[in-house]
Amino acid sequence: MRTVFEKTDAIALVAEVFRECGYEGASMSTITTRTRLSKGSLYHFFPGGKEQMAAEVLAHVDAWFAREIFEPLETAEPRAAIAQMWTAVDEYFRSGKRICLIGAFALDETRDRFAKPIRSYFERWTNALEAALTRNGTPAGDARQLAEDAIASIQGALVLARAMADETIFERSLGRMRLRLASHTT
Amino acid sequence: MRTVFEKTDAIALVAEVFRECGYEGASMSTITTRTRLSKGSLYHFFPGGKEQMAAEVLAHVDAWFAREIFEPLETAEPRAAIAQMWTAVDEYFRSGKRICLIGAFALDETRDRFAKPIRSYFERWTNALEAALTRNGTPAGDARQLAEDAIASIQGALVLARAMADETIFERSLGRMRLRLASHTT
DNA sequence: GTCTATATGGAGATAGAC
DNA sequence: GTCTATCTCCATATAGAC
Repeated sequence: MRTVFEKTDAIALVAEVFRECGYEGASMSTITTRTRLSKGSLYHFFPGGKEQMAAEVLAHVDAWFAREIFEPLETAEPRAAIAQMWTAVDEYFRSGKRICLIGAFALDETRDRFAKPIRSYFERWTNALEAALTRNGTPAGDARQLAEDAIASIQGALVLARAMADETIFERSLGRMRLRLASHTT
Repeated sequence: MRTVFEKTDAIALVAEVFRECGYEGASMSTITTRTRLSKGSLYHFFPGGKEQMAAEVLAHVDAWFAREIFEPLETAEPRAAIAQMWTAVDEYFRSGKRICLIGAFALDETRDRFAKPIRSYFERWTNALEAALTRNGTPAGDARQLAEDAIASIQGALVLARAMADETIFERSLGRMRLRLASHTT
């Protein structure tokens, strides 16, 4: 039974496997099952094997965030861009049921393999949020710290939500952070 | 060459391997190398193999936190206990160079294998911090949220610090959170 | 309680038919 | 571009000598 017809479709499915299992925990047979593609097909799409898959998955995730979050923060009207960020984050992580693959990769040795894309994802996000806050009137010193706090809060809330198996944690954490950002930008 | 003489010593070394590589990424041969124990010795200490090792490592980490952080928060004078928490956290995670093994396990499928200890670690920490804040005069509604925020901030800061390979992030994040807790407990 | 040697399965990866 | 068959290697785990 063929289910996936294009590489792009495969990437989205592979991304979910890496997200759920981690880089080391995601085996070729799991990926085979979940994509309904044979190893032959997978290696046709990704001659570099698992490492190439992960690299393309990271690029795919980064592209989504760039489009939905980073670019608005960098160029759009700051208040609207920040509101859009919270909407996009909530949608993307599905109330904490989904984790941040790039954050998870950062925690173990996988980070060394993909250091550059991992680093640039978080740096661009932090810089973009800082810039939006600054454009919106937040004092320069506060803006950097608030940006770091917001992104760390998101990552930490994902850990807690999964650890306690409680979705409400993510929602509540997001709500608080949203208010803190807003209260510093008036 | 024998280096490890007691199981306790082995557990601490094994913990570092899991911390650096994750559960799936930590192979028996890595563990063999790092503990300088042969597979025979390791299986003598841990007949249940890798899964038992991880379970004992989780218990070991939990015991450290219970002694240094949870029990003081639960029973000691709250202001001193909170101060002790920040000291212990900073020492334990070594400015973000070390990650939280229990938090990392929570992010992938490893969580399902060790759901109970992972959950109880974070629940006890959150409850203990909430209780200390309450005893110290923080309004009940705020205490819960501040406790969740503080623990999520720590976890998130560890992710960011590693992702950006920047130790200062962890220190700064800890400093901000410490101030936020203090400002709500006066 | 430590070790070496070994069993067995599944890992990532390749070849080549269709 | 998809598949099956196959390769090699390393994973976890065991047996049994010392």
